[in-house]
Amino acid sequence: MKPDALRGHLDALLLATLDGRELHGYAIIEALQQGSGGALDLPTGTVYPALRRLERAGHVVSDWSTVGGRKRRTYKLTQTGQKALHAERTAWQEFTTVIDGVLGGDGKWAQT
Amino acid sequence: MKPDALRGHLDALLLATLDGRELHGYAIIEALQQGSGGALDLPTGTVYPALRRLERAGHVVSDWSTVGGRKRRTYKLTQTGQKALHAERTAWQEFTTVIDGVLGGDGKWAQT
DNA sequence: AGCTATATGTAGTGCGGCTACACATCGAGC
DNA sequence: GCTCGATGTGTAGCCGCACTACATATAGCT
Repeated sequence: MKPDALRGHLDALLLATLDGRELHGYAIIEALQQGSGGALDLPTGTVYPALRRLERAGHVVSDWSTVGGRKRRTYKLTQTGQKALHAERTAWQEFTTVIDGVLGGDGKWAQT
Repeated sequence: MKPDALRGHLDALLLATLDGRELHGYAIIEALQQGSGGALDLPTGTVYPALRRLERAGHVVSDWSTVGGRKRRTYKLTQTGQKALHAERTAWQEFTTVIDGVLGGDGKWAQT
């Protein structure tokens, strides 16, 4: 999948990944890899700034901890983040419905 | 729907709109409006440059005609365009499958 | 000592859709 | 005959945002 396709949907992915659990950035990347069956391999330069944006927006909060001598910044959703996630899910469904309709349902070829 | 969500999928929409018919730019915009139930209202500044890109890429060819004194540039798919459309449809399905999986299928949120 | 995995972060680039504007013709209304 | 809106095409410049590439640091293995 071409990487740029994520444009505009990254926040949704990150929020969804943090839904119901606390993860640090590195773990988020791995969770997305696994959750997507390896299709998503986001570079740190994409994820970390995005997380900071989400934090600035109040959608997540972060906590520093030290595990095995390495510092971790653990993120979790706020309530606004929960709402934002819900909104993103809705928007995503609308979006796919619209595009699916155009890509497949013009009526020309599916004349049935 | 936020406008930027289209990023990376505009070509697919345009190609799909031209699939099986010839349309000029203005008509493409209207076709997309109708085909999306009004959800898509692409500005000309988005569509025309995109069409030129597609033409430069060899995915469409254009023909000038004059209807009622007004000049129209009518576009239609080439064979490469057909292939590109097919590829775009495939990519779109992969894309939605991946995102759907992350957004909905974590298993965590279904606990409540 | 060097390499990899873990872990976070910044700087700069570049694509591409958007806003805003410009131009042209026709029909309708005044 | 002038303006205004609909039709129709097009360009210039902006800006968001993901990307590439790099910088930094520790732990553990060899």
